[in-house]
Amino acid sequence: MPKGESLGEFEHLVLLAVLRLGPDSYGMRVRREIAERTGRDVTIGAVYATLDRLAAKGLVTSTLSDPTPERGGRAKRSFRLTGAGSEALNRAQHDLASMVEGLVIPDPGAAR
Amino acid sequence: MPKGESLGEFEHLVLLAVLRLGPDSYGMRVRREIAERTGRDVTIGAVYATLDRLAAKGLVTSTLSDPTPERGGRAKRSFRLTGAGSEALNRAQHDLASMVEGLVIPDPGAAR
DNA sequence: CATTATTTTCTCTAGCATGTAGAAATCATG
DNA sequence: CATGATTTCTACATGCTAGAGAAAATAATG
Repeated sequence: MPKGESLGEFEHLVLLAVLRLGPDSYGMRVRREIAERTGRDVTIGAVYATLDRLAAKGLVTSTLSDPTPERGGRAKRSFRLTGAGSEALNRAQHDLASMVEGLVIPDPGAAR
Repeated sequence: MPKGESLGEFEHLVLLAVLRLGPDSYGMRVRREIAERTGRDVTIGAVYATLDRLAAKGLVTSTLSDPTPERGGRAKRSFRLTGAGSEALNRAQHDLASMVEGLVIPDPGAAR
């Protein structure tokens, strides 16, 4: 009966990044994390749009931190997973795991 | 650099269902499989719309089978994963696994 | 046998949610 | 003032959802 209950695929990745990065999760950092781990060419606009939507759904909260003393070190907006965020993540992981359970995804490179 | 390369979240589930069901994968059956495994209330329209999109992207092919001799046993349109479909699945699984690797998703039910 | 019911499956369409892209604005330091 | 890191805005493309309705088969009935 999922109405607004289920995560989009990019939302899923972003939420995982926020969880992983902990206190160090802010837009640019999230972008880099996903780019490095998945090899995708993630645009910053996509990340913020998604973070905003997650915040609107109550799956993350954001707080403005103090500027850091480096070149271009302006204040960062850092994000944190909420309880509802964990729940959403758990559901998403569970749903996928249920569907994958016991499956072997064929390697299209192997002899057919 | 994923342009049309990445799977939506429901596309991911549907593709997994098609792989799992093999020769027995057609609309209603796919719907039931996802509903039972994930507990979601999947509508049939969503399934067909998604299967059509996957077909348009070349990730599945469809063939019309013969009617079966049961009440309401009209011809089914059955779907099959293509090589590109396997690749897409592998990518999706890999991307998620990379993001999840070593992570423990907190249980929001536990004492906070 | 002809007609109507029922069952299973598939098709269509419209509206909302998510994802993508790039340019511009902020706020810090050199 | 120049430069660097970050965030904001905005418009459009793609994916998701819902529900009603059309087909194609067998079953039931008079």
